[in-house]
Amino acid sequence: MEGSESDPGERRPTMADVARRAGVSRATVSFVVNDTPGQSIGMQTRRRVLDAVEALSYRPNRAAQGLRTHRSATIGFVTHETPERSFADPAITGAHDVADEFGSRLVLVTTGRSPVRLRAALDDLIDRQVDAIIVATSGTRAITLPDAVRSRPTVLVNCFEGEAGRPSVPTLPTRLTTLLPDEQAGGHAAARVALDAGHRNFAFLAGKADSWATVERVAGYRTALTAAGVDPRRQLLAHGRYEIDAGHDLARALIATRPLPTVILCGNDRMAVGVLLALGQAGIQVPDEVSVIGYDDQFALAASVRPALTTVRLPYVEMGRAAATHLLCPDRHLAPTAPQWLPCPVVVRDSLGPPRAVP
Amino acid sequence: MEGSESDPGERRPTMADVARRAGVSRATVSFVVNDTPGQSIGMQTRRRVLDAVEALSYRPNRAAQGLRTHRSATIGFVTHETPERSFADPAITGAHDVADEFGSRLVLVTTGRSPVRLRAALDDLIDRQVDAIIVATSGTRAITLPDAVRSRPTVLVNCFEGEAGRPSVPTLPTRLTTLLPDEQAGGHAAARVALDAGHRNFAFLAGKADSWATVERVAGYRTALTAAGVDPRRQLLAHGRYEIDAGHDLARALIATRPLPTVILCGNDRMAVGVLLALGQAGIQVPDEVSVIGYDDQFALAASVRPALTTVRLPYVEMGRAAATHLLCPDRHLAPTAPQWLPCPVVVRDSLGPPRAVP
DNA sequence: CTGTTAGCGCCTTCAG
DNA sequence: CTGAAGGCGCTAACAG
Repeated sequence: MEGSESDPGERRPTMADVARRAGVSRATVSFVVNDTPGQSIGMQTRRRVLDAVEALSYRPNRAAQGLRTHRSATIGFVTHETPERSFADPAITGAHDVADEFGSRLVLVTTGRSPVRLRAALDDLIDRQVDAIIVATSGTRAITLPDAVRSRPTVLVNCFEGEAGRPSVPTLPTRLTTLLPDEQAGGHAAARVALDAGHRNFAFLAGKADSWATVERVAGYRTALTAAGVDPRRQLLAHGRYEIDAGHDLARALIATRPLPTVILCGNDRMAVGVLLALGQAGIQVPDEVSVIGYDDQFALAASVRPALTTVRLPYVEMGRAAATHLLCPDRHLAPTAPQWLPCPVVVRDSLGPPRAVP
Repeated sequence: MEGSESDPGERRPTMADVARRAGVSRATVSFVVNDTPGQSIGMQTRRRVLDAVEALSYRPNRAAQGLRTHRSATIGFVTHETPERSFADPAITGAHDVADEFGSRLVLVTTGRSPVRLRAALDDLIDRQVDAIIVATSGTRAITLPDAVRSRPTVLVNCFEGEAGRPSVPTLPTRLTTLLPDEQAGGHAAARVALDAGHRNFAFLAGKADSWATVERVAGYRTALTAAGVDPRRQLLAHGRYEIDAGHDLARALIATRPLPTVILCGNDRMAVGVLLALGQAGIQVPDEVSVIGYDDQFALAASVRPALTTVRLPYVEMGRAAATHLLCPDRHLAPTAPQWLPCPVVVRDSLGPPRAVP
């Protein structure tokens, strides 16, 4: 053993240092530092330990803790997405904030949608002893998970297992939870708010026809129209990429073949911005001549655009929070097998008005 | 019961297991698994070890490695930003990709711009033995770092130490590197490309007057104008938030007080979108009647808007990459003391045309 | 109620 | 070229 305090401040103080200074054993230090339940420590001993901790500014070494406890106060957050859209920002924010409250940290990985990289990422995260795993996608999508994931509690955010179509519901209890936005209800709500405003004349400039979200939203939209006595088959439905330019193109095509509908539903807010741009460039006033409804409630976009977009909110932050809460709250460890559907509430802003008086 | 079979059979194989199966010592396993330099292992022994690794699907435990080596193959990425803008997405993407190549992972934290939380975050990251730290902000800004950060190699992305104004240049060598976009050159370039197109009649709808980026960009813009014989004081300069609605408001005010300039420079792309919207709604064609120039080259916005924005690219992805490269590349560890300025190249698209013929 | 004693899984001198 | 031994810093079982 080397002469105790001869090191010139370089070495980080260890639990042994604290124990020595407080005149107790290392175990005792551990007990008071961690408030170990079932161990009552005398007031004076506790004081001495705490003072020593303070004096040395001792902080426990997480790697050593991890080695011992097999846990790491860490959640692996995997974004299974293309490089361009690499991270699911709002979901990360939600998960981060909850994790932070629990003293856990997020370790981030992106996979570029490659199954090989997904597998590698999960293996690596498990090597790092993450306590739990969140797998998220930007667009709702079916994914296939490597088996590695079964070794940790896992939440799927915005994606689901199962080849296509609807998520598969495992029959056996599992440590896998699925969190999905209720897009069908969202599509329904968007149509509903337009119907309520008096619209009977729709165009739906939807996203890519093969995207799960699109299919769901259109289904909900159709149901709402039908229920209101409006035949969805007589309304205009077109598809495009979920981007501004696609919305712009679609809107221009729509404008070219007047008469216009009284309301345009858009696949998402970016498409709606394209629509707004095209409408403006064609001299058509929103919402006086035609109303526009978006989808997503995208940050720094939907509320900020002029006129501000009436839209349907995708609860990404909430999904991130829910995922982390589920993983970190001890009383929630009874994993439900069926997917949990999160609501997509309508947000009413200026781009929706009553239909213009028919001439 | 620690160690007993509460875990149903699925104990992870350890190095000892591999050693036993291969009939060698643990050290030998370590040597071949890590290709330890200066240790030559016989071909047949190596084969036996590798086979055992394969057979048991052995993977080293990172926590144990970390305890032993005091490293963690991990970079702490701190976004010192408000909750809404919690993550610096493109910079994270850049840093992630480089880290991934080096087998390192990013641990993410946001601080909500609170110095207290920044301090806590850094302390925690150090407890977790991160090998290095990246501190990033969304808007370029001066920050004050807690001393804790001196214990690791650190890169500041988009922020700098020093009370205000220009970043302070430490006189002593330091482990702190600063990466900043050359906003002044960016502002210059934006003005320059407009001047080259023939414009002499400007409006600059800039961001908040107290933001560092704004000050820099305006300075560069002024220099370019002056150099071209255009008096910047006779051009219109207005300030607003870096959001779509602010651009919209500013543009409406501009339109109300004709005559219009021939080109409108915007504080960023979001403001430019607001300008585009306002112009469209006023029946003014871009770029035929007036040209618009953005800033940022924001993903899914600048290139996608119609007309597509001529803009100045903020090299956030590159800055993230540069930060991680600097931290991970052994041959780059000679930290420069002065900030490194990254170029902001002009991206020419449709929203810039020649000035309209003066009547 | 406190202290002693083993390891957690790995890396790294140091002998052989 | 290979194996034995010690310890990184901490926690959990078991005495005292």
